Amino acid sequence: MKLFVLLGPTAVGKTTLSLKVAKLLGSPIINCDSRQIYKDMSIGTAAPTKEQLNEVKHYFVKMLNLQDYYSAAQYEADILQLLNQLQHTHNNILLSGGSMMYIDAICNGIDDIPNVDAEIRKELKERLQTEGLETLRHELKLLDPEYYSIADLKNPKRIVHALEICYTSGKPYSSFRVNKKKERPFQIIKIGLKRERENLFERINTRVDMMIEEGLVDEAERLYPYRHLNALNTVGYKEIFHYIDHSWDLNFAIEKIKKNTRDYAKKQMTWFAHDSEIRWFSPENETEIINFIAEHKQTTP
RNA sequence: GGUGUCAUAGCUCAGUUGGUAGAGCAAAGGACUGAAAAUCCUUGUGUCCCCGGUUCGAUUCCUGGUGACACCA
Repeated sequence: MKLFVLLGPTAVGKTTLSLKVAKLLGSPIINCDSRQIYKDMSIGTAAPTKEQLNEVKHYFVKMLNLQDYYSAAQYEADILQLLNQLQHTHNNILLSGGSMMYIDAICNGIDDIPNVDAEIRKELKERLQTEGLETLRHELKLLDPEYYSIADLKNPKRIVHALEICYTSGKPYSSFRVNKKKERPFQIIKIGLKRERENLFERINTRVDMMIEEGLVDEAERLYPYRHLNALNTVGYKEIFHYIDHSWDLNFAIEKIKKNTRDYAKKQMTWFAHDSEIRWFSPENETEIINFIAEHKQTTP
């Protein structure tokens, strides 16, 4: 079995192309977008449309409830299990999306780190509020000097998570970070989509305007009661929430969505740039992609 | 045509009592191991509109020019 991974920055044109590639491969599409995986966020995440979902079988789209806890590690486990099933009926399978860490989890694996105890997570979150980062940082220095020496010390999430693991497991966080690439029982072929930056940014800007026309504000209004959930700490929603609670006017919120989406796209490109396994294509150049797929797809089981 | 105000970073503007300048926005670079569309870090040389004058020294003061805006004819 071969796994084709279609990746690239947001708004580059993955969804449209994924349908064609899936048909070529005789494969369903497994979503690799950390927000399209949730229900009720269709417009703001540019999720595949009903028609697109009917055209090709999709997995992991609009699957989770907003309040469901999820993680890259869980995604890794879920997808590996799914692939294990699908390999009996498919020679080629398509994974499509732009969530860097999720892609990484599938291709390289994530270290085996214990699940964080919910109580401990809650407690540390509160302690960050009341005692501040400096105290927690000091604590980490004592509990896990090795990680402390390489940690991003200004990043609360990193410090808190390391402590969570220390307290949950009773061992230093660094003892779990073996950083070993996991072997996969299938070959991985990464297809990256790339556009000129100016072109990509234009697409982002017009896509945001389209989302507004399609009713992003209404969608956000429906989700407003859930705004504190992680699923909704998402570009496109967090800005509209500021409009809904009157702290921003609509135009400002829209401009912010565009800006934050552009920043996100840049972040994705930075991440992907380090991956030498990616074979890059222009989405305009479909024949080249089609030829590449035809050349590389597995024909016999 | 006259009078006045303005001309500084891609944009909007501060500022320099004369010692060659800095904010916001935009933009750029980077990190990333169980919340990742998250979270965090870094980056400002620009003919200070142009010609000339005063001065040790002008983006700053003065003459003239050009352009924009406002008001008066």
